[in-house]
Amino acid sequence: MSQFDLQYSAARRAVIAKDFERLNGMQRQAVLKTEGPLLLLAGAGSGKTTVLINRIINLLRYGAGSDCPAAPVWAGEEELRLLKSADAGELQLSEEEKERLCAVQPPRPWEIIAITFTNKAAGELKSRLEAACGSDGSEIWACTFHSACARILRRDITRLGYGASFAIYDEDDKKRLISSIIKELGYDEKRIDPRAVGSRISGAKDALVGPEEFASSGGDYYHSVVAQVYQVYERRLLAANALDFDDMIFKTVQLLRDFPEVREHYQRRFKYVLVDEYQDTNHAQYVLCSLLAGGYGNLCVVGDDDQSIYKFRGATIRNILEFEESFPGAGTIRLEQNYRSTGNILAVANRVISQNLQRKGKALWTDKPDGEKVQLFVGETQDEEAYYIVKQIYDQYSKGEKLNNFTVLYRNHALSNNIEAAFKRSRIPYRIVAGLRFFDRAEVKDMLAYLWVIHNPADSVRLRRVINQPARKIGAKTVDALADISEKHGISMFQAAKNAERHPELMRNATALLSFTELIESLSALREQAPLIELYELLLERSGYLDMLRSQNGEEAVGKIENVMELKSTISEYAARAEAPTLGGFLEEISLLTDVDGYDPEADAVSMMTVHSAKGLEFDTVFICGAEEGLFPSYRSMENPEELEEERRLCYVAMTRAKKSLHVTASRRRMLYGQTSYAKPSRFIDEIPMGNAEWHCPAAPAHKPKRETVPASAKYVRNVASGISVTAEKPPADFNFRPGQRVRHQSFGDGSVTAATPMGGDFLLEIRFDSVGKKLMMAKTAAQFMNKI
DNA sequence: TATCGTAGTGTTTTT
DNA sequence: CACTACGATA
Repeated sequence: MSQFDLQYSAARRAVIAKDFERLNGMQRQAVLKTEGPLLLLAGAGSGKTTVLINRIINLLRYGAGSDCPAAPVWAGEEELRLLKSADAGELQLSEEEKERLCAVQPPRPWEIIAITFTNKAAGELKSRLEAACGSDGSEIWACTFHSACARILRRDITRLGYGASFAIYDEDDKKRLISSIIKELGYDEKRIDPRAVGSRISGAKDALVGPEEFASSGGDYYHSVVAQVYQVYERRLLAANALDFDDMIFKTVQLLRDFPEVREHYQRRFKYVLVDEYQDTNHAQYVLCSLLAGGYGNLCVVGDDDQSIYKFRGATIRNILEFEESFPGAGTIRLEQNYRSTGNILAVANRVISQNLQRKGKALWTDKPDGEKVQLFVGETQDEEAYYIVKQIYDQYSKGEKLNNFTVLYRNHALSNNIEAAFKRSRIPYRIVAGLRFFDRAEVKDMLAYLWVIHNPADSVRLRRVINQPARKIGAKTVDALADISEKHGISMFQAAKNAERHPELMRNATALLSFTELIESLSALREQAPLIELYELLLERSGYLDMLRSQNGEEAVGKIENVMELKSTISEYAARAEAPTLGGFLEEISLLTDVDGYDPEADAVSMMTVHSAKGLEFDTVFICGAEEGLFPSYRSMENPEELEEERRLCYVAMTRAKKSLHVTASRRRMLYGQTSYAKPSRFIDEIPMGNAEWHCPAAPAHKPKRETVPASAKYVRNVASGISVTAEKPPADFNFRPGQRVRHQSFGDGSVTAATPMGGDFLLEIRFDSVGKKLMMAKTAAQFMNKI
């Protein structure tokens, strides 16, 4: 008997069926064409996530089926009916017949993989699937490219000579490593920019070109320099047992391509492969998808060529444009009905994007009313522009509109400044998405680097970061000596430090080096027995890092302590959530984590972000500011028609974020980078059809809202997206600990508070525990694990 | 070895 | 303007 009858209650099935019925004809087709390659061209706001979810649910329930468009009878329905009757004894079936009927059985949840780009999208997919199909939902691989690769690599990467507990290097680690290699090879860092070299290497990896092939692919002097760096870079990564982000895809492809057992394992497993945001895939990701789907050939990709905005990161729109050639027999379904924006907004966006030549061509339509016209405004100065935005928001706000329905989008971060200033002056709560991320802060990175070294002492990049932080008298020349020895003897820098006494050049620092390696090793030994959180606390104390912060004064140091403590709550949150928490698991999770993941759409504030980070979001009212030649489109793209088309797509993405109201603003004069410059309004404004838009006359003097217009309690939050916000969720009622208070902690037992220092609306507590001694913790966090007694 | 001053630089950045 | 990265100093 088929699975799903046992697993799905009648009520749940009714809900699922109703969901399906709400879909339009095209969406239904997209859900039902389950077999073979399928390209789903899903325009902005066309409900593609809903389609993806319905598709998976449909698969789980009915499996492979007819391609019948808008079929009222779902695939497998007939087979199911027969099986049911047989089960009820109404019908006699031979074993053979039963088998044939059962062959139409749906795939198991773990035979489906849905790949996205962001953690946020993956998380959303996962939770919606779980809501719809319970435990089945959680067995589906709904993950990002990188987390899928991490899973595959952990299992089999030893075949490529790496250890299973490899580290993941972020952009910063990568840059450090490349800089040090450039220096080592004797090149002038001013002439050879590490970032440029890094992106050339990225490009090679995206194209699945290894160091040797890259070197032999010839070229000019610069190419040969990059080739040299690339070779050493690869060697260093291997020695440190580390992968960068590009490697995660590259190595997975290698694994699948070069090892038939591995390939077959996954090709047998994944009967259905779904890929979201396909327009943003690069060549390596394309190959990865085709390898994963290579068994059954059921590859469904969803994307919108008009929203491809990551070409500069290696994404190639060709993956979409040439999908039908790459996968013969592929079907294409267009989802062109837009459920998000009003008629005017859509008309404007359509017209602008229609100027692009490189596109599949598709016209979004809506049955929504035209709504208000798109508002255009050009101020004399940036302040005028900012106050236009402020006034618009203020007017709506006083009519009862909520602030989180507004967003201000700009092409680059530098533009946020004057808008931010205007919001501050007008007391409008705002938040800036992105900027400096929590995990990018120096002190947080330091602590993470320590954890990485504890996890994997061979990790030389992280080792360099912390070996003299706090100062341990291990200066640059000692570190260089370590690097030399490690290179010469083929051992890690950590090993070299351990053997300090054997190397004359290290003799003078042997004591310092040994005490460092002992610190790491003692902590590493501890990680087997002690909970993660305890390991972290010991690290804070024993490394002397916390003491170093404490000895500094000023607000900056307080903030640093807070951040280091915040990382602690991140760890405890992980430990509480994970089934089997490990140091490696934690590190992997956060290295694949980014800032937009922390974006909270509920908070009542106007959000501000770059157009890039707005992808996938929607708002009632959108302001696109800085619409000037040289800014948007950016001056760097203006000579190159292809790059200009990418700018236009960016503009399209920005416009299609708006549901009800869209404003495009510019300024004739602008103070940027300390200089005043003049620019014409963007060509994208010229491309807007005036039948759907109107100019806003800047004649009236800029209006300043009164001070008391917005609740005084509203806070200005910069960098709200500061990683995982666990503590913000539930500050416990009672965190008001005083010195002398007896407390009982979940893991440290009983103790007394010896000091409580106020710190940013919280307290830094010093507690002397009866059994484990003195600990420092932030009160709000601690209160979750601790009671007064 | 740490700190201070200055010279240089300045799209976008899912992981 | 604001930030970083490096070199000259104590």
